[in-house]
Amino acid sequence: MEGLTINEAAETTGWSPRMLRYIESAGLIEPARTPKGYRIYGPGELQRVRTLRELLARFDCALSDVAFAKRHASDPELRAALEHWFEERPERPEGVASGDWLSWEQQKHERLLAMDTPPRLTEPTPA
Amino acid sequence: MEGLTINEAAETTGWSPRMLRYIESAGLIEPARTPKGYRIYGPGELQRVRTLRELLARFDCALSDVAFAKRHASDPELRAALEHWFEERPERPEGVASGDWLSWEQQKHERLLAMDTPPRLTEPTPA
DNA sequence: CCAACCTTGACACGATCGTGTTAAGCTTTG
DNA sequence: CAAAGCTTAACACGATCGTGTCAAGGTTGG
Repeated sequence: MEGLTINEAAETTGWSPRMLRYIESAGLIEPARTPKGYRIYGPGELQRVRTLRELLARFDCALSDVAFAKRHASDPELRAALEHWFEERPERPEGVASGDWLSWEQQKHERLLAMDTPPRLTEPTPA
Repeated sequence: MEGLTINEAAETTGWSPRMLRYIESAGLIEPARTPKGYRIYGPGELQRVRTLRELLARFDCALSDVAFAKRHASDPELRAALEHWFEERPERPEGVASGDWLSWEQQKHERLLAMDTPPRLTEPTPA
């Protein structure tokens, strides 16, 4: 015996077997498998599952939030895009007159984020 | 006139007025207000709202995900806890015998994460 | 071989998300 | 002042999340 089966793991972690499978399907833990496909929870998985429970409770967040945080942690593109979006000052820098604010700070992202969006065909808004 | 009203902003951004308010309620943008409480969308807000749309589409994620990412970005405790949880090796380090794996790597988090959880009163599991 | 356990898949159901719509009440403006 | 626009609050409704339960079938072990 190399670890706990799913029902045993459920017992010691407080999650239901159903939930352990669900958590796995969310990509948060991948227990090893026996040759025939039975899940085997080692001490590492057990610990992760327990702390996951505390994480959710302590910060009152959803399982899907943690799943997204994982994406965020492992996808540099996503991280960069989000970071960039957040650090956008919502204030206007004083220097803009009431007239030309339509074009202020416009192109900065139109290249950064929309690089792969199709060139808008509708609404060319010609002079 | 210092900026666009909510309906005008909706027109130029593609969101519905309803959605602009919802996005605001999610804490993602806070347009300025007139003395009487009317929302005023400046160029910064408009840009943020547009790029938000592209963000969601490009990475196929939910609004609540971005809201959580904001929490993640501004709450160091949350960030630390998540980071720590992720970098947990799921593998066992070879050296553990089949017998004592019950206590291996156990206390590391029990102090780190559970510092403020009440001492379990139920199930003392006495010998 | 039979009971106990595992696996995947599905149905169910309350809670929350994302969104539209509508009502009741101010504000702005022609 | 009346029409048009804004604000908050609420109801509604499909979609997804989190969770339990149950069915049909493979595996394990006395």
